[in-house]
Amino acid sequence: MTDTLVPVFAALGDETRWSILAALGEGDASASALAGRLPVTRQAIAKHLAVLQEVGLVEPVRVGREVRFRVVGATLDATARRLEALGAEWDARLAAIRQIAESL
Amino acid sequence: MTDTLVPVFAALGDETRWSILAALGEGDASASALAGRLPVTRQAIAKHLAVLQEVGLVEPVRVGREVRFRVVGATLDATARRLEALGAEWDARLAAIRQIAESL
DNA sequence: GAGTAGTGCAACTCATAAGTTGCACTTAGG
DNA sequence: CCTAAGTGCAACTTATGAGTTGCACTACTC
Repeated sequence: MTDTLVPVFAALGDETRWSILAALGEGDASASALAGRLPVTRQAIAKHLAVLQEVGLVEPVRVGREVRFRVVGATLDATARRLEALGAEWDARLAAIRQIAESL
Repeated sequence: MTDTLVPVFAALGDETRWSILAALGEGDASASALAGRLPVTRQAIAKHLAVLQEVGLVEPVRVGREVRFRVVGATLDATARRLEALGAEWDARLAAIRQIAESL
């Protein structure tokens, strides 16, 4: 479960990829279109899109001869929920530890 | 707001740091103590702890001559909530875009 | 007060990721 | 058909991060 979670965080740990996600938030776009808005090359964007696609944060859609990408909101939601669950689990564990520590 | 979020994700995008967090979940520990449980050097762990501390996921506590670290569950919670909020915002935006697209 | 456990700092290697340039391939459109 | 827009692949440079070794410093402890 967690082994698929870490790469998602790694993907979200890059400013440029957030820029791409933000740009895609205003509508699906191709790598070439994104290259017009962002201060990086098309190929750099293509690599980032590959990374984002790998972890399921983005999805390719062929439209004619171009490949547009759309944000998969569900992946973001799922990641948030799993992180929240982990946080709750941690809180419980930490609370238990503190209780043990106090009883000493 | 978001500018402090990305480094947190970058910090969470490393397996070794998750190992450290998991180990710290069983009780506060020093870098030397962690080095006994994990297959990496104390200095490597110290660096990871510095990164985790930088983003507020971990907190140092001096106990005599050693420095123990404890997990800050609140940071994990806050990160989850912010990610969830972003996901919701995104869903709304994507829904709006789809509605516009359908009306064409 | 001497020894030792624990920490901190610095320099180094090594791997990987980000970004670039260049070229080949494909496919819509006049 | 033939041009051009869009994409894909490959090689390269560069920067950064993970990990190591070595040594110096601090502060408990006996």
